[in-house]
Amino acid sequence: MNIYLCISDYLRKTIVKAWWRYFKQEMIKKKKITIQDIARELNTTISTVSRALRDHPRISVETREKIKKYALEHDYQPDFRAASLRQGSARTIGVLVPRIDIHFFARVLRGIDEVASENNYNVLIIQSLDSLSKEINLVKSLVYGKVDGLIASISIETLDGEHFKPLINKGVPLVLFDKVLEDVDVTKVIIDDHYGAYIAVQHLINQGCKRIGHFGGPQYLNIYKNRKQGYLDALKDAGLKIDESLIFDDMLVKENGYEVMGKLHAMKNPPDAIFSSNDFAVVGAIMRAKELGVKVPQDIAFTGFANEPMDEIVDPTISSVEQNPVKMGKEAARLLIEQMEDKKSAFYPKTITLKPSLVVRQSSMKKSFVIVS
Amino acid sequence: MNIYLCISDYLRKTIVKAWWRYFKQEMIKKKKITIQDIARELNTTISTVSRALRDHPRISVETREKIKKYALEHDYQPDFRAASLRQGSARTIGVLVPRIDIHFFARVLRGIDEVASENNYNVLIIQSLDSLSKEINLVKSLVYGKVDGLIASISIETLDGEHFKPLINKGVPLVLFDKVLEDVDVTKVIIDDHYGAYIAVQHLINQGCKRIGHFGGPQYLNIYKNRKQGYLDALKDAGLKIDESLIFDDMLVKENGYEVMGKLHAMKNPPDAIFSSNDFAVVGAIMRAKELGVKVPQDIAFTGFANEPMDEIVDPTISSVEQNPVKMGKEAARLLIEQMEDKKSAFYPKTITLKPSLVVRQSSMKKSFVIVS
DNA sequence: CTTTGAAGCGCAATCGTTTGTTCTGTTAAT
DNA sequence: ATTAACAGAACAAACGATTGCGCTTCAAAG
Repeated sequence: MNIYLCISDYLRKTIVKAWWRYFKQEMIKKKKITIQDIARELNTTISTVSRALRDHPRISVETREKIKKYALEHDYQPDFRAASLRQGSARTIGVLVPRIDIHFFARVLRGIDEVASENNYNVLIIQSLDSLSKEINLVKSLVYGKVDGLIASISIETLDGEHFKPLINKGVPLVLFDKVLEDVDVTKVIIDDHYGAYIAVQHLINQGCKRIGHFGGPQYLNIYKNRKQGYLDALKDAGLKIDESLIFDDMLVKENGYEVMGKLHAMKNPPDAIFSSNDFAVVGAIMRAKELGVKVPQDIAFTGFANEPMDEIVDPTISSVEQNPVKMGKEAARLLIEQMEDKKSAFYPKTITLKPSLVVRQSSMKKSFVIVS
Repeated sequence: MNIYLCISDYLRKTIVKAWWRYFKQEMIKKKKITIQDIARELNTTISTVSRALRDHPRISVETREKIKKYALEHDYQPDFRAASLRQGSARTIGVLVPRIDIHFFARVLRGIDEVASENNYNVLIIQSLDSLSKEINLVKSLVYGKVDGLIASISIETLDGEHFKPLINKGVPLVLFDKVLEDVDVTKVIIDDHYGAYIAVQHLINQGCKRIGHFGGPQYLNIYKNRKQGYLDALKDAGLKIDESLIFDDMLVKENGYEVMGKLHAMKNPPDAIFSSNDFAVVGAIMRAKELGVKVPQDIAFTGFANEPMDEIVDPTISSVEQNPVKMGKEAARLLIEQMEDKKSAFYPKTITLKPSLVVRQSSMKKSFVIVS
């Protein structure tokens, strides 16, 4: 019995020892390699290794090559945190958007990405999912190490810019785009919503429409307010009278359009065109129009806003205002980078306004062969 | 003249001095505040401050409160890099996707985001834009400091997983989803494409279709190969014979569907249904069908794959296979987190397969009131 | 009166880099 | 022969946090 125990004990110890040795080896193999490891292995110091890897001229070519070779063979990558902590810059720009699956934002991100890559910046994408509290938390956690600057489009819930104030005070470069806030004094990139709406309505007028209605968005958001104003001004300038009963706010989704189209059809004097501040309401309205036997664009023409991809997929295809989001992204990134690299000197916030353009499709083509843009 | 100069010189100096003082103050105000600043200001040490902010029990409540109050008032936020460098973990999971504006990926990201938030992880989103070289660079730069683990769907250009090998060797947790690689031995989350195709085709058969064609994708990608196989097996199991002339590969965009629909219509024995591996080709085909006076679904029924948002916007609405991307994201995040927190123990890669489901809409509803799912 | 213990806080090492400065040789100039 | 100049490499101090350990102080226990 005793002997058995001894053997078993001995075996156990041996096994444990062997396993431990194996485990340790595995761990060492799996451990991330640092410049210290390289220095130790090559009998030199970390400063030499660091300099060699960054092609410092004071390190001889042979030492450089030797170190680089070792680093390559062992898949060395510098630790981002350590480097950026020391250097004081992470070469990263953060982008905060409500949601990435909205086509507009995805394209803005493309623009940002392009300019950032050109300038050797990384892009960190964050979505607020249109929740203010999430936005606040993200803004807080993003800065202080993660990014050197922020490009943001505020969520639909956001009414003031209090949570941006600390950034501004701390001198973190900030650029707002699309939905912006009046009360934060930073660089902004916006599109001329008024102009976009104006040309869209002008186009409808040119197509011969006389009673033009409007699907608007929440009026506390500037973009929708401005679009509505553009609509009103276009009517006024054309000498058309404004009929309040043809104006509907908060028409953000398909269902709204579907429902209101029913109401319009029931009117004794229905509109012959609708300018909508977004494309989804148009889709719903057209759907209902088809059901009711109302012809688009013959009986009622539509022009939307945003130029969503579906606009050329649905039947009839939908005319819409193109916002040039890629350009917007590029512009925002360019301004942010300019601001980041100019940090020491005084920086004056500016506002860039981009002109949208009109894409004419079937939903508004009453007169064929007449193209307005 | 001399006097003038003197005065001007004096003035200049005074102004410069005042400006400099102001500038310095501004800079100090704008400087990011650190734990050391707090310690100095409150006559204590950084360790106490650090502990107080993290609610360490060994710090008295009053000290804690005092420090927290000061921190709050001065918008203190810990430097992410320093903290994570010291702690060895960034509590961040990286997500690499081909493109974020593809609805499927956007929804996967939603799932990931949700699980990550629940577990106090940040999410870092990166898109490869379907470029292999960009993917390789991103993978390299992401790891080593920025993220503790990676969830990735490879780009369409990616044929092997060489660039993932270093991560695996270094013990970085990795989960692949959607498009995966056979040659990398890691945890994977995929959907059962074969099953999805099978039930889609089965549904068409139940609707009374006898000659069912197929729009496929590039056959070197597993997802498309498997979908095609599911189609073939469903036909075989139903005793229907396979007609190679009804099978088209590389049908990824609208235009492909538009063109092929023309060919189909010109056949003397055209198909009465199409199972497509994606929804865009269906949209194009339906467009052409309308032009040719072919009725959908009466003359030809369609079932797509991916359940794109446009499926319920177009007319007729399109039946499609739903891949449950949100669930996929959640699963992937869950597995990754499990792997990250279990790092010390041995971890065995596993593959999770999710079952897709069929969403039946107008494009395949030959018999009304018969619902198959 | 000494010992024990715990509460409350400070000291200093550490994470992995970068980078200004210093040290050691070697060679050229005085 | 002495110095200056220089390349090449090492030393060491940051960057801003976290954290094991050690030092006080004071009260209760022995």
